[in-house]
Amino acid sequence: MTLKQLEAFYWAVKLGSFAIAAQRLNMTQSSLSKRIAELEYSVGKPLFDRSGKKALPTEAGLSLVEIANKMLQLTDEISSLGQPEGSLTGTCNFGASELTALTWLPSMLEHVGARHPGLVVEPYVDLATVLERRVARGELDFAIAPGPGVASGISRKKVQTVEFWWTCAPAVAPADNLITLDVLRSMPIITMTGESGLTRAFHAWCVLNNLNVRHKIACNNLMTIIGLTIAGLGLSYLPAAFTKPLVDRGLLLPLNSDPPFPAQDYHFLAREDDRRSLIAEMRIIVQEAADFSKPYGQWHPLM
Amino acid sequence: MTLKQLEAFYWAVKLGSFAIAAQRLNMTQSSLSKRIAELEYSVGKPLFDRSGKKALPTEAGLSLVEIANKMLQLTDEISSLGQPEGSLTGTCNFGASELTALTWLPSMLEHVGARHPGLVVEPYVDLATVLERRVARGELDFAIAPGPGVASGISRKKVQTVEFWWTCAPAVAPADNLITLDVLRSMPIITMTGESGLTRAFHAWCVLNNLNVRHKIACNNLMTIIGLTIAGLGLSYLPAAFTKPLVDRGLLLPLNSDPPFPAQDYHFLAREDDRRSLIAEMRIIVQEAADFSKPYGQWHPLM
DNA sequence: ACCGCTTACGAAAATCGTAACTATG
DNA sequence: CATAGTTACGATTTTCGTAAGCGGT
Repeated sequence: MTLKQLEAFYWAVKLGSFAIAAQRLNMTQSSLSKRIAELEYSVGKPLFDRSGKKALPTEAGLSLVEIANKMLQLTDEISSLGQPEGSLTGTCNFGASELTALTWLPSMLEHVGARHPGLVVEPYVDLATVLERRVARGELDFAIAPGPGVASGISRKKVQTVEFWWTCAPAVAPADNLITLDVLRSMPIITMTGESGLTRAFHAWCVLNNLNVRHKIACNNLMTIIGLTIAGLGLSYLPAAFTKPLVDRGLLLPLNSDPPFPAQDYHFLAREDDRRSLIAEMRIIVQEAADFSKPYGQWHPLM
Repeated sequence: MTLKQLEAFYWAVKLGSFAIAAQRLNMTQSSLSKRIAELEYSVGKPLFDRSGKKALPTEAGLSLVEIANKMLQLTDEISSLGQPEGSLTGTCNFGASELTALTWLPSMLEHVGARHPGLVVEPYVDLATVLERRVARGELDFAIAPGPGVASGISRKKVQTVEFWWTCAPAVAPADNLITLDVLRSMPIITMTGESGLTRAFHAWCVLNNLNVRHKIACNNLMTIIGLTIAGLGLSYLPAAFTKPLVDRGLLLPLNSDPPFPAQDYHFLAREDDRRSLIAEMRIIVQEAADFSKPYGQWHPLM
């Protein structure tokens, strides 16, 4: 019996899937499967009921997962021994929206590195609904994403409000730089794909304005959308502070609309049942580091 | 960090020596040393102060040993999962005097195997003082040995009283089969070596009788002493019930002495600070199985 | 010089990933 | 037929013991 086996088993139960657990532990499903098989052999009893499609823990498995949990907590305690007081160790898997990643993520990681030198961080960038789902499943420890989200069992805390504006390339600007229903119907709209929190907000805005739009272009990458907008391929709603440099350089034109595109609240998402101090500490650091309006030092992806 | 490393480290601290810990874990000192070095690397701090001759645990080492202890308890808990309720698992290292080993040890191991099929037992046969020292050091979980012993920090519980008699070969029997001071001075005495509990008792008996004997023959093996006695090489004090078959066959002659050689109390020895349920359970089994007077089933080494 | 621990090194074993396989819904 | 997990197998890595090295008493 090894700690690796117990760790694999613990996550397999916690995440309810061998494949996802393997992903969480940076290994292949095959290896994880074998580790669990070894553990079952050494315990002498099957730990999973494999009759169905999903592997469900047996009674013995449920007893073991309690012990494995204690065991893994002790390993955390051990790795904290070599660290300054109150410092976290281990690995933190978290999610971030692209805007987060491109603005204050470096600042946040600097904070984390300074306070918790023993902590390994693995940021994962994706769209809000993906992040939310992965947090709900336990694949991510927490995430920062726009919108309150919909999943249950998730605790949310607002991090910051981000202003958005409608933009397009100056060459294709509508009359008076004003967005009307006609404009929205006549020009393609470039949005993120449906899994994005912004797109979710956009749909709400459309409903609010009795608008029935057909996106002409949907992309899962914010920087790409900015590029497409600059190229004059359509309208898009973009974070104001983040894209201001492009406006200043005359590459983008902010437009007026009535009502304006609503500001978006970005949230810190974590599982309600996750009481680890890691989560509490990270929430604090996020609060301190979060600033969507400033570039990180001299670096800005758009400058 | 692995469980093996933690186990090695735990025993190295507990036994105060790498070499002894390695022996306890059935591996070489070299491997144990490397395991501990790996553990130190993964913790990031030295766990032992190696400046002196003995490796003393550092402060970090002392913190870790607490956690390692909890961890190993949890592994015990896990291995009990696959076992019937109240059943012990793991390995039990214990000591037994030769007489114990040759009489009721098989019976005891039968009991252990029936009640605790998951327990690995490693009996170690040696003389009383050796057993006592190894119990005191923690190398053995417990031991069954004659005499109360002298070491401190050891809990003792009487198991059984064993009757002894003086014997010799019929051919060399003294007048009236009686042991007198003259006889003791004129005939060689065959005893176990000084580390035996019986020899310790013999010395006490000599002091009691104002006797100044010089052993002619001292051997560390009971069966050998019996053989030497039968060969007529001298007197010896032997366990009565155990050697009765030889008396019945006319190979040995019991002698009278005044005072008689005192009966010996055999004790269950364990460390006072060892509160494991293993010890309590083994003490019970020993009490039940202990019977120095009966052969094991059809088998008797002297029949 | 001995004792206690470490280092060097080669043989043996465990681990891991790719890919093929099996079973379930 | 797509998904979830297992098995086969070869390459790499790890582990372990023998034997030599090293420092302290």
